[in-house]
Amino acid sequence: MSQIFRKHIEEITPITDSEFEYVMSHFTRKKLKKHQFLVQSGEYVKNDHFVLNGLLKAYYANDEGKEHILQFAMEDWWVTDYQAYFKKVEANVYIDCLEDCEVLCLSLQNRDKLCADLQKIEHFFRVKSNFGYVALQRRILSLLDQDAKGRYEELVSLYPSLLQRVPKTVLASYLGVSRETLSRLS
Amino acid sequence: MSQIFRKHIEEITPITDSEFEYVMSHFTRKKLKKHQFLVQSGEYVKNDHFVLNGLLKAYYANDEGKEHILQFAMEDWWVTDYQAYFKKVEANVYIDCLEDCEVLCLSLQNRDKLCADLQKIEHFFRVKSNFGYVALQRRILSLLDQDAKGRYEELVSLYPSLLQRVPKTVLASYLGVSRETLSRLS
DNA sequence: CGCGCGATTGAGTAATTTCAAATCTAGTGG
DNA sequence: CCACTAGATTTGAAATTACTCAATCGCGCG
Repeated sequence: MSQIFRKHIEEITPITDSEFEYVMSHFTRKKLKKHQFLVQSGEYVKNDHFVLNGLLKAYYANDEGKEHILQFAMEDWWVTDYQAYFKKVEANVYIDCLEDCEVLCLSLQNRDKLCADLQKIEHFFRVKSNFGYVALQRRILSLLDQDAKGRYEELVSLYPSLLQRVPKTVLASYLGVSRETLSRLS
Repeated sequence: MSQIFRKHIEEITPITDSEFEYVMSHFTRKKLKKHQFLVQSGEYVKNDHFVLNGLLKAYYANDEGKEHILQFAMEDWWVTDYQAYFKKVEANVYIDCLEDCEVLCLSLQNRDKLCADLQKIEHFFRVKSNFGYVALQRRILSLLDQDAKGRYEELVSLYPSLLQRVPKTVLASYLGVSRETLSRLS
């Protein structure tokens, strides 16, 4: 099972058996059922999470109770409230399991320790973060440049499996349109 | 002048004189006049850029000739087309000087070399990238949750100097609204 | 003075939202 | 197997918001 994780690291940097074992010793494993929360707004956020299987949504709920999805997370993805995690402030998002999930948890302390001990791991996280930054820029461009239909098509072409796994209502709140508008597209 | 840059690094990690000198030897300095381009769509992007002074905009121009600003960059900020830079593909944005500028240029090769040689620097870039990721998430949330007025107020409260330095037309294309709509706010 | 750029204003149009109701679907318990 | 229910999706119609296109205004500078 954690071979998934090893493969994930080795897409960026090779790693020996003993190094991998050392890395793994800094993670804890956690199982969650559908509808359980990994993070709740107002809490402090101890861990970053690598998704072994399942699907989650990270969303912000505004004063009127409207939800805006910041990111999905499925197999191979990382998810937490990064603002809260890195800056040690209270979370302002919820992270909710859309399916039963299994994740690997990494505290900030252990992350920093791993990065200090193994430059490979610091390199890994640097490269990951760079790619994440690029992905967010693409999403911003999509929000600025495309209409609802264009954004929807971009999303399903990037992540076709989402269409099978989540209700359209949820996609709408990722795309920034009402569910009625999304329903009327095409 | 490069003291600005040293201070910038030391906000993340302390660094010795000789280390700093070594780091600096991997950068080149470049001056640009207002209206000059640092990056143009279609080119390959050799360098990331640290802004010593001046102000730039990085924008995407779509088929209808509409501009969407991906980011501004002023003193202390980094800017390039990160997708093009990291993935070695052609740029799809323009980066344009809104004022006379002076920047420090870092090629990907030199960046990787510095990171490999000095773990401090790899750490620096990891932390920077993490913070950048958080900032982009905040902007996405702003685009999803706030209306034009809310986004405008958030922008001017975060970067009040922008208001003095760039025409409102340009702010509008950062915020994702027409200049007429922005003009009608308040 | 007059040019050019940016900001503003007006009017009509297009897109999206909201609210409401109807329909569809999958899962549950009898 | 069927009826029922909750959630999801669709549809309609009115209201809102933002956009486009066009004209005007204001100001700094050669």
